[in-house]
Amino acid sequence: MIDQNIKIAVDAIVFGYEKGTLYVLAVQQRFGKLADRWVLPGGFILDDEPLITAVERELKEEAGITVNYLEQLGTFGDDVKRDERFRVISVAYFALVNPKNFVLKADTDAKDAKWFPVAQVPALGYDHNEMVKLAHQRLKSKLTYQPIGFDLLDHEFLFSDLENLYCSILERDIDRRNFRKKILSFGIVKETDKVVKIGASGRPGKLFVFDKPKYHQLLKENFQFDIRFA
Amino acid sequence: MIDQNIKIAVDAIVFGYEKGTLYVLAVQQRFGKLADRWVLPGGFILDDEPLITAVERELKEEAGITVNYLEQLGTFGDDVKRDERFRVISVAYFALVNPKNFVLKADTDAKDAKWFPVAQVPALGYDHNEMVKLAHQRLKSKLTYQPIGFDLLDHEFLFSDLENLYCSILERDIDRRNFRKKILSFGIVKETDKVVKIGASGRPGKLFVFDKPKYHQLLKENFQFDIRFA
DNA sequence: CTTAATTTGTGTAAAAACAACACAAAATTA
DNA sequence: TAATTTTGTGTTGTTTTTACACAAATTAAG
Repeated sequence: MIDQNIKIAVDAIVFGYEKGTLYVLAVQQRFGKLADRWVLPGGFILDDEPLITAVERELKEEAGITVNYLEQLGTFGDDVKRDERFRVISVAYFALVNPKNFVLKADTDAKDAKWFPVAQVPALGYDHNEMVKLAHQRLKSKLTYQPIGFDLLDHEFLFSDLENLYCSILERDIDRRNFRKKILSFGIVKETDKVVKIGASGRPGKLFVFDKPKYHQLLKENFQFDIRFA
Repeated sequence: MIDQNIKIAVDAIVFGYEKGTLYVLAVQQRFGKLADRWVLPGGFILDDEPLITAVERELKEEAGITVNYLEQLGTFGDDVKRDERFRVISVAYFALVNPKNFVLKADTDAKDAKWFPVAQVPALGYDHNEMVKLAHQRLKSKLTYQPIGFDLLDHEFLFSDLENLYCSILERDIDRRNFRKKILSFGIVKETDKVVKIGASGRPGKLFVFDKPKYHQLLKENFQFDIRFA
């Protein structure tokens, strides 16, 4: 009766941000038809394993990382030629991580794991460049209506870090005063009393933290995070 | 090596709108464990068939309809118990249709096909109520930032039709003057010179059409459709 | 130790968008 | 011919957004 010869995989587009540059994680395949090729971390799911668990497992195995944010991006099913023996349908997940928190280590299946600046991602195997492109768009649009930027930063950050993150990912200029005013008006970013100088010179700045519980509380009261400015 | 016992299906959440009510399409299963149960239209995909083609085929087969709008909603993969013989992962699609354009007819696999008001969808088989819920949220939010409402209406419509559609789907009051002003300011809705009276009484209204080419042209110039008002 | 350079931090005013609101016109029904 | 229903239209006050510049705290260089 039902005679499908299709296998299911998951793949992850993991973004990391550091000093004004957005990176994507790729791994170098150790085995198979595409040995030595760079691809997104991912792999086949187990029969009794939830999709999201499969992604987390693969990220752990192939790169040694745990993500801050993870959501389903979409399913890419028409990659009929991925493997000669069967069609592969892949469920892609979109993830955010703070690269500082991890040392990449290629473990089981992967020969190597590496951060590529999004602007310089090489030709990946399968349809993975397409996934990266879609994920990149998702990141850009989501940044404007969900406070996910914090998942790319340190727990404590300078306001300028946040501002630069928005500037560089959205690729536009932001008015510092208006940006700060708007973010602070939401009340989901708290000022700590720590003051630090991070760069070489210049006036030291206060550290801020994202108040996640407050955000979730506001959500219940119909709060809408929204950053769209000139 | 890869020994998966999983099958892939697609399911569709098809919305239709008529006279202030939003409907979802369900079909009654003819065979299998859930014979006679209402479920979303859908089914297993063929080995060499793109996902979206599978959805279109199933909609044709099970209900005799062709949709106006179709996009991937998400993949529901943890429904391990759907079938006893294997796990089923289902890729759900979100679709819009104008119910007037079709007479529902249950063809191949389905015993019956029927529109249910979203507020009165019965307990469906599998995890289909969850899919409907997610699709409903998607419809509501998408209505505010993409001009998809037109896919639920006739080609030519009264302004009041459009307004009522927004009112009833978003479940809030809309100021007629502000709504009209805003929509017309986009320049994507053209007035025809036809005038009709549709209801029993009242002043006849002009018919309007959605100018899709104009919309796509504006998109290239960075236009942002956006309806968020009190 | 003084000056230049760098980065943080802050307020105001003009412009644009949004919200609130009421009545006349064209038709049907009683 | 009066009552009812539905379409169609502008203005004003309020809120939000944009544009914009200079002082304060530090480091680096002379």
